[in-house]
Amino acid sequence: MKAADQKLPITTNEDDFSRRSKILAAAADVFAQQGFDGTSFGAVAKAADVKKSLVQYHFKNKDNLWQESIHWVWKQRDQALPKYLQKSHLNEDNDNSQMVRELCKQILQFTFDHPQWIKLMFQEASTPGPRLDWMVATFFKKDFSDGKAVIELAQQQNLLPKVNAMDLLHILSGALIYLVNVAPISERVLGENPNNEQYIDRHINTLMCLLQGAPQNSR
Amino acid sequence: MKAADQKLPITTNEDDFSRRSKILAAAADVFAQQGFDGTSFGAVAKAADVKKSLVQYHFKNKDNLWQESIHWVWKQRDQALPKYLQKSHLNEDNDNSQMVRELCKQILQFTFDHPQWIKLMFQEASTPGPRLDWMVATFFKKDFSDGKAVIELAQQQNLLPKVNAMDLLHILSGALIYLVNVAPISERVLGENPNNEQYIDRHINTLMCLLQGAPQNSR
DNA sequence: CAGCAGACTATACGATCGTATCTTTTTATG
DNA sequence: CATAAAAAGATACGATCGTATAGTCTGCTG
Repeated sequence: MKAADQKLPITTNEDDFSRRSKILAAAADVFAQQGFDGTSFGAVAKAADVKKSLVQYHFKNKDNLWQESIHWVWKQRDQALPKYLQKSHLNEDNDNSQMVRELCKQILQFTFDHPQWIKLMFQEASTPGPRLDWMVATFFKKDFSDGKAVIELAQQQNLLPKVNAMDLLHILSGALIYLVNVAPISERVLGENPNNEQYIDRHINTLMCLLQGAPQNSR
Repeated sequence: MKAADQKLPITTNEDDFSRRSKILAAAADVFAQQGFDGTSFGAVAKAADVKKSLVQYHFKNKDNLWQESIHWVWKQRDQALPKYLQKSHLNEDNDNSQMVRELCKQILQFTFDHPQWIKLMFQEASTPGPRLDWMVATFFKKDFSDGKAVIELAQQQNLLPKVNAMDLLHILSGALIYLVNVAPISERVLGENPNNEQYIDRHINTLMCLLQGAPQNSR
């Protein structure tokens, strides 16, 4: 029996079209929208258009379903993010100022397009517990380290001011992600959904004015 | 019967020591920490050290308890905030730069000391529904308007760069509030709770470097 | 064909949830 | 004191939740 003969698991891949993956995608949606406590097996099953018992067959309990959903969301995130970062490198690669602008804009657009991991992160951060501890060990330590590295790289290339990297990371993240987090409120208060190119361009432009020593006009 | 004779409701005031207020305070805690779905009448009763049936006696259903809790939290917020803003006016009132720094620092400290309204806000913003609509109509429209007014006032006094006021409000709010929101994560990743004066001073200092045309040093 | 493992389904159990109803205790006032 | 309202407590009901278990269907392999 040759080694190549052994049965291929067909599609044990992550994002195949099996019902298990369908459930994962649905569960990620429901968890992100309804929170952990607001999510039930029945709701996930209905969202995935499968029977409740099938959900429990693939995931032995609710915590397991949640963990697998988080893994799924982070994988989707890490697959999608590079595509956005590439865009910012394609356009006008010689102007440093424009490069930072494009980078921030793409990150903001990415966050609008992939809000799940942000919601899941803040859900757990607002109610610290075992699930947050797990996320910290599994994802956030690496995320923090990666984010800091990106900031420091940009600082070496004189793209960003050379202030404390972790503070700058949190300030920039806040300036961008906060907009996404309050978007549902802004939409209802201002009557305009911030997730459109005009709003994003203006917001990024304002942020750039602050970042690069402020021409202090361009209202 | 003189008009002054009619019975005073004794202490129908908001923050009296009646059991109703005790329940409100407990409910605000539990709602902010566990979310709407994660909060039960029994948990609130236990937190307030009263019987479950008493909670239901004072608040006819869960939505009513939640609304009253939100009102209570916002009232506490609006009573506390001015005290923080006063502090920033007492110290070194002649230097504009120092004034903005003190203002931001006090707002950040206020947010650390009163995280409930932030948590409740983002909880509902991440799962838009009837409760968010109610909050928008009851609080956020006014909050947005007040916040924008503060920014514009600071701009008129040349305390802040004259960029789009609403964008600046969201950028500054993000730079400050994001720090509080991710604080539980930062604490676990960095091993240091950001809610201390050193961390806050450094963070504010970094933010000031960006705001005022970046001396771009002071690491 | 026999058989077996994996995928899927049906059903049930105990716990808890939000709510409703009823009784008891406390308080205020004539 | 009498009494009525308010405050507080006891109990129960239907629904839903997470979980457990037993059964059915399908496709492969010996």
